[in-house]
Amino acid sequence: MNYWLMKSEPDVYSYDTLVKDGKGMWDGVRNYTARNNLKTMKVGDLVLFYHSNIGKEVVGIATIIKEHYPDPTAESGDWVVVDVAPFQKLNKPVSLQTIKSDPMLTNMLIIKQGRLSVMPVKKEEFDRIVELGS
DNA sequence: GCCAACGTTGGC
DNA sequence: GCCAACGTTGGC
Repeated sequence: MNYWLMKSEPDVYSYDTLVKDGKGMWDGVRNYTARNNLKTMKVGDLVLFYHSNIGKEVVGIATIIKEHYPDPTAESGDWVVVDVAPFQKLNKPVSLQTIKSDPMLTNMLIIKQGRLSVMPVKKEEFDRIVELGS
């Protein structure tokens, strides 16, 4: 079981939209590091769903329901998508500011590598976010 | 709207 | 293969 964090701008695709739809295809990734992370994901992995730009907070948890397959929105190149479903909405969102100020979370890639949209998260970090959001 | 960070592109 | 220029992301 692995843990991840994925970013989405909520006015493009929010966690609530994912809940409403029941499931979603995570398309549009055009970064090699993020793509390689998508390829590593397994069914059942848990994902922190982060709202970038608007909100700047982790709002819920999603789970992988289908492993990587070719991105139908890519005109060329080796790009992939995964399918995700909502798993658990956080009672209270965990803001970027909270993450930055929590001693247990200061090594998270979301702080160190601000532009990466799909990144691995350690189990301790995942558990800590869930704790802060409950 | 600005700008820092950083990934990508292209000339050499 | 190096590196300068450029483009994009995302926080502020």
